[in-house]
Amino acid sequence: MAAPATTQCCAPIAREPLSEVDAAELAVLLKAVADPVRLRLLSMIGSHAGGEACVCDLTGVFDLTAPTISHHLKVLRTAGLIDGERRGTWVYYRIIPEAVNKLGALFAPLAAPAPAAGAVDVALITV
Amino acid sequence: MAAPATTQCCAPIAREPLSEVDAAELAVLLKAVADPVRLRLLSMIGSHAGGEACVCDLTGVFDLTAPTISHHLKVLRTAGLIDGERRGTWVYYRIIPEAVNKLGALFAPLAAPAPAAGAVDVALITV
DNA sequence: CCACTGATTAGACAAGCTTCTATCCAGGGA
DNA sequence: TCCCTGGATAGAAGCTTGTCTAATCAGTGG
Repeated sequence: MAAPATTQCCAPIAREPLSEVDAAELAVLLKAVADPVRLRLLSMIGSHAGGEACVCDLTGVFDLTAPTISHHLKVLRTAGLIDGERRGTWVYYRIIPEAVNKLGALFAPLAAPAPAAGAVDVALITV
Repeated sequence: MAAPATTQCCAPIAREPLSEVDAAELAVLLKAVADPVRLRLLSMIGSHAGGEACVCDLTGVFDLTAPTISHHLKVLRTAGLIDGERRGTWVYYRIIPEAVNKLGALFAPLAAPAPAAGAVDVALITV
């Protein structure tokens, strides 16, 4: 954080070279979201009322079988982007904001200058 | 920009469901960066002095052959994340900031409240 | 004109990913 | 208890991706 802003692009990823291990860890996270279906699933879960969505709300939207949706949800969960919980007959998923923030911090034009609530620490990008 | 902050996660991806076409386009961009080698290439290009890097500076860093590096650079270029230019014997690549900003806008905790220079329009995420 | 260096293209192959069908586990109600 | 529904797991088929070797293109200099 020593060097002041230069004239080049200001996203963290373009400020200093990523280490080999950091790149590997971030790639795992990015691979999880680098799919149209999973991108929409993530988006639907996050924007659903209450911040959580039942699997039964998700399966009908796609032209895909239930096991396929289940597979994609597992990929997102394994990557640490969402978390699931069974309540009675149904299973509900919700976003884990910290994981999404890691990606935001990587590509953001600048670390969020927001004052307090939900401020993203630049240290996040070092995972 | 109308809706005020709600109580749920504030990243654009978690505010409203992504359309099928938007998800497909963003997935192309994300697939391009969802690889450890390409992530490091992007980072090295962006952080290099002058905002551009010669291919000859990149090939030596990895335990990969030149054609493989060339392949990864082509993937990044095809996705619109970098642009290359030949000057004499060497080829130089530089980051296209707008493309990186699209990703930042997707996952950022909030649209960059930065005043002028390089401000990211939320409209970018609708691509 | 020829040779040399930097970089890309072409083609091949192994590994991984997405999707399916078939099967199994967990809860709720008659 | 038995069955029915919501959801996950297992295994296989087909396509995509990452990497290599071999060959080609672009400039520079003798």
